[in-house]
Amino acid sequence: MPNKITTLKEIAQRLNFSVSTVSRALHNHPSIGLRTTAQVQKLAKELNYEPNQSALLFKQQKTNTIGVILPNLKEEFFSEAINGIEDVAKQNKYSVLIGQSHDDVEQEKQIINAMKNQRVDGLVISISKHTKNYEHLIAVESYNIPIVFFDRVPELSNINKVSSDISEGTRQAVEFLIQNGHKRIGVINGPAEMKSCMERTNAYMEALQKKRIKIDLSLIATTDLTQEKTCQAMEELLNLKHPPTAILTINDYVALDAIQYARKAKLKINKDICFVSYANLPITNYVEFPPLASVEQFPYQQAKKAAEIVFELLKRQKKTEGKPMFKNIIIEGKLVIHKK
Amino acid sequence: MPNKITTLKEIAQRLNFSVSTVSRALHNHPSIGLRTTAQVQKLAKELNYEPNQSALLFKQQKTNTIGVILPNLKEEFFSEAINGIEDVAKQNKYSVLIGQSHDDVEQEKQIINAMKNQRVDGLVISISKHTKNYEHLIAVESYNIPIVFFDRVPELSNINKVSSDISEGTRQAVEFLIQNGHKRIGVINGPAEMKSCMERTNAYMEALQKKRIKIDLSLIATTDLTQEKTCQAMEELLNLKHPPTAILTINDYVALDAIQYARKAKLKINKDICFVSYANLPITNYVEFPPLASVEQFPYQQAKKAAEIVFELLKRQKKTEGKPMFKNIIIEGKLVIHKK
DNA sequence: AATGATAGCGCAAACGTTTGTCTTATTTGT
DNA sequence: ACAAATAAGACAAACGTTTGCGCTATCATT
Repeated sequence: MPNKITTLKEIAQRLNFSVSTVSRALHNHPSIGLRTTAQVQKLAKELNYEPNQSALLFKQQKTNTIGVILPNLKEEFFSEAINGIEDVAKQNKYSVLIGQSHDDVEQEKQIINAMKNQRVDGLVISISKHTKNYEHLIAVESYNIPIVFFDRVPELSNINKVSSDISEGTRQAVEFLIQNGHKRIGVINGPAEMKSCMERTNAYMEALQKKRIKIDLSLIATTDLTQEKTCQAMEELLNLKHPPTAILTINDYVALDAIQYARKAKLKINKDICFVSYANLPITNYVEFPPLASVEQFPYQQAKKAAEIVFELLKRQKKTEGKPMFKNIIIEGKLVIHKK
Repeated sequence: MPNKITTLKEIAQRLNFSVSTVSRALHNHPSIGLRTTAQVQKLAKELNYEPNQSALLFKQQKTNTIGVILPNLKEEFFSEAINGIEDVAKQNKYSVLIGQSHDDVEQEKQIINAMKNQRVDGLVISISKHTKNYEHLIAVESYNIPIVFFDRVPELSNINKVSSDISEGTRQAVEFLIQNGHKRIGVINGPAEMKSCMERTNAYMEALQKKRIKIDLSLIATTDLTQEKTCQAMEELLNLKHPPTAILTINDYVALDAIQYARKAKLKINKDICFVSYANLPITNYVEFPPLASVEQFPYQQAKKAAEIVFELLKRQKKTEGKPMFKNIIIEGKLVIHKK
């Protein structure tokens, strides 16, 4: 039963019309008679006609596909992001082609090249951790393929990007803790090179100053995200003369490690010591002592916005509007207090 | 700097050859002179020529793309599976188009239809939880698009599928627990409709019989995977006259819910009660009391095998070999004991 | 009755590539 | 020197669709 795929020609032959008439009839073109249109549409339905996408794409010189390149689908942040992109794509009747760089610059280059050859109409990218050189990225743009970065974005000004700013969320977190009576608030931050870590430290200090609480630099520890370093940071903090009663941790994984350490030190979570973290992974729903609150970074929204910008750029290039557009959208992280 | 994309025509015009000569030269066709070939290849390189994929695909009537439809990328099981498929696809110079059904039959139909219209060359599918009717799936095959199911597979014989059998893993799990001194082993299973749940129950009972342990049906509870039902199941089990000292849970999420419940009931995990679960998600590395062991179901291998079968089918259909092929690969789940 | 408008449809080109066939010029064999 | 063989490249068709243009018949207007 190898069902033959119906083409316009097939329909045209059966009804003794020309291919162009059939095509127009299917599009309800006014210059085709009603009877003809009806006939064509009826037969098309019977034969289950569907336009051959490759033919269409070929003719229109576009693929109706946007490419997405991100480090790793396994991180919930990114698989959630995909959903944002897919939703926008679906609205625009586009498909999404996904590539994972696995944080490897070489793979990233390969994927980008493959996507260029596939002629994706646009790209949404979260660059790999180690990408410092952006030439292979910019190269794509010169082929008229708009490219929008999200979350992990290059430090360039003449590009379109969507990223998050955790300053406001951090402020909210500190104020939340102060309102709950905490005066000594610790931080387990990541490496200072990361932009977000700078933001965290600065916002933390500003928030304290605003509330007239003296800043104690010994309350700021760092980790490289490994469990070992996190425990070390906890050790430092807990061994202080006046240890903190609350701690901000760079992300949920670190939070969980830290919480575990605190429990081993016989501290009662949410009583002797509280935790507030970043990212708000669903994983925290599954642990006994999740952080009190998280600064959410909205992967869905970030990615969605990035995809929307891609489509905006696509519409612009159709109109050949002259002036280039460089959007730099910042999505503010917000504190989400976990319901007990 | 709108870099124009190079075509064969462009090269032909510049060198004053015909398009066909250029095409052949690039393919090192013997009937093209060496000088000409060299000239063409040189210019092609300079102009950064890359064949227009859509034109190729259109001409060849194939897309070099396989579609993957699965319930949800957020589940690590599936994002891991994607990697298996991508690796095989990459080897065969294919792209992967991903669609998520979100366990919704309607969306599944839409995606399948879209992929058919996109003319994907083959499909790898893990069907949605609620898919009972397989017509929309089989329909695709009649368009000569090979389709291979994995993990969640229809109960049909004339299809290609890769799934896992957890019987052996379950047996191993039960024996492992018995060796560790457990005699009353409970089960929190999923809905009985699911094939894997049947397998679990049967293997569980067989393993007990083999070890001459009497089967007590009250030790088998069920959940619909929600936290609420899981807690209910735990309540039943713990309220038994002789409650279990170990419990098999259908998956890691359920395990974590169950463990949490047990802790609230003041039970010492791994002392008063042990847990063994299925799937072995990385999430369990981040909780204080993970299950003792998991039955691993190898998403990467399952998906990889499924993709390989797709390509085998594609090769067959090129040779128009007559007899159809129906592979039913079963990958055995294995017990993985978590290192403390 | 002659002219113009209009409705309804067909023709053909175009997108980029591959490939079977045809053409031309050169070389080979005798 | 002439036929035959070969080498090197051109021509054209095809894949399915859309779309500008052209054609014909019908109808309305004067």
